[in-house]
Amino acid sequence: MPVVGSLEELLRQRLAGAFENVAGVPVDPAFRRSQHADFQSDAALGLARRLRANPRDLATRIVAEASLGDLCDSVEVSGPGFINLTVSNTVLASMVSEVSRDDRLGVSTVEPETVVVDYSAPNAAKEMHVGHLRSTIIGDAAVRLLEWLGHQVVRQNHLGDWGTPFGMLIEHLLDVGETEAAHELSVGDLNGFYTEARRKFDGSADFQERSRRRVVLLQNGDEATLRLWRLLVTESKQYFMTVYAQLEVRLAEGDFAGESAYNAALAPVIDELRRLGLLRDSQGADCVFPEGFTNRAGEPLPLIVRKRDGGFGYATTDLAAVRHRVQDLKATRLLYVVGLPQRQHLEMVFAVAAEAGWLAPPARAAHIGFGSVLGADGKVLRSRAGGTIKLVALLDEALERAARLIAEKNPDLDADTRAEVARAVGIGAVKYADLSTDRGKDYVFDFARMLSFDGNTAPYLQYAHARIQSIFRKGGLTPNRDGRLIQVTEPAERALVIELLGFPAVVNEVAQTLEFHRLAGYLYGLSTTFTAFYERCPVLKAEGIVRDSRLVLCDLTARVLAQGLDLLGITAPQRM
RNA sequence: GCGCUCGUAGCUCAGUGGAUAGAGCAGAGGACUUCUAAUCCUAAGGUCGCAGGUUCGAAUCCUGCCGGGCGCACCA
Repeated sequence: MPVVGSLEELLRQRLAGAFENVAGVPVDPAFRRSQHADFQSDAALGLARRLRANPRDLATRIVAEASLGDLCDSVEVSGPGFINLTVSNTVLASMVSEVSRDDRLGVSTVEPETVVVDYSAPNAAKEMHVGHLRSTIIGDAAVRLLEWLGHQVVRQNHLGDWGTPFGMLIEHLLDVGETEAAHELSVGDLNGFYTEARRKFDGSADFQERSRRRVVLLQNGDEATLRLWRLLVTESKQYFMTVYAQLEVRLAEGDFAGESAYNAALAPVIDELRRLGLLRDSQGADCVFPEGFTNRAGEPLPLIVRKRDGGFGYATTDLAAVRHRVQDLKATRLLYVVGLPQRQHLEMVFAVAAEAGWLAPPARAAHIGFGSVLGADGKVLRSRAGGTIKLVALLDEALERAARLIAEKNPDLDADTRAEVARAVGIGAVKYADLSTDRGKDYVFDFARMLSFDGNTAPYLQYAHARIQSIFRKGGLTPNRDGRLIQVTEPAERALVIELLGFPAVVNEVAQTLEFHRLAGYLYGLSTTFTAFYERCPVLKAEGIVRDSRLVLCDLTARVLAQGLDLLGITAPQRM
């Protein structure tokens, strides 16, 4: 009996053995799903050139060498030298039976590694906007996936809680009064607070001067100033927690690791860089010039670690964070879920950290970058007034629209269920729209499309899941998960089984690449394949082993959908 | 100017050097006494920005060009 899980992996291994026997060296079988058969390998074509052999002859020899008879009904050489595999229904049935009794749906746990995920990173006393939305959603999915695979995941919410803007913000706080300021911040009017402070700063030389003096007091640890600063930060954190609760992400209070947390480490970072001989003075600033970066004049590009005025910049904080994460948190994989515009900056930080020896194998860092959220006009999403859009306003509208849809489509649901479903659908739609396209590209934000029940959307996947639950409700049945042998005969059944067996491969791939649209695409494919099965293969009306088999397939599909959606941070309701 | 990145159907997007480039939406035509029609089926829709090159084979790799976005010294 084959190992639980990857049918694809099993076939790949068998073929790889045959390739190696024929070629004399290891060959990647270039194995994949195909429209011409269940699976296809086209590696014989490439190999033929290297061996100066006829590709069809070579493929025929490989097929003869591979022992696939116990797995496949047919193994054919086709076209110029493709090897097409059709898996036997018996094997499909026994493999899917095995998976159906596995809590992990065929996905193995991994050798655990400590992974730091840096994501969300709002700024204290400043509203969260769509940029934070992407970072938060993608980061949360990364955390869920890596944790589910068995990794030790440390969440780091790099809150912007330090720097020159706080002089201005504290002075503004004093102007409006502590009580009033705390109220504004706790109800989430961060935009109002920040923009008013900004307006005064830009418009009044006197206010600017007060702000500058306040920054100095803050940096020198003046207790009265620190108290006011803490008030700003604490109230902001409270507000961010309400946003995270609405988003249903796993960020907790203890995950805030603000910039200020690294203050004490900044001077030592500089000292160490100096000791290592990496520091150079440039125009009065302390800089590191990592290998391979140039500015617009073609000169070496500096990472400024201490400004001319003696202050530290964000680069120093980022370096201190790398050091802390590797040395104190013992992480070997650092993930930065940060927008693509910061790519060069992060690459420079990683390069300097590597040159300083803070980031050495097996530890490594990766920028999990993402593009912008665009409006219907194809430009970066902005409010009518041209300002940034509040994240909560976006979520509120998604919830409202979802609630309206649910009320209209399924008026029979009681009020509590309806509210619950509206949450799952509304928030799920926003998250899924973000995670279902290539994160490296920009995407167009469109409520109507993301909330549609057709196409590659959260509601479509959730609906497929809810329909399955409905079958079990209607039949008064509980799923059977004893791994009993089932039967696979209909084309729609075998298509569904092949799809179900592909879950482990996509999960493992996404754990490496953090390209969640591949998981989303898989789940969408599973849903459409299931729906085809649902249309053609009656379940409750079937009898005997056919009915039992279909029930197992339904249950397994529902579990893979729910698990896959959960990895994306999305809830699959029992009914819709 | 240099660097990064994107350009695929009217629209929104997939596409790992392999056979005839795929979905969804919109538009056209069809299917509900049925396990949820919130669905499904059918047909239509493409010079894969342009031009070269590498290859048995290129949307995919390389070069150039055109067009969009972003970055390039003390904000984060």
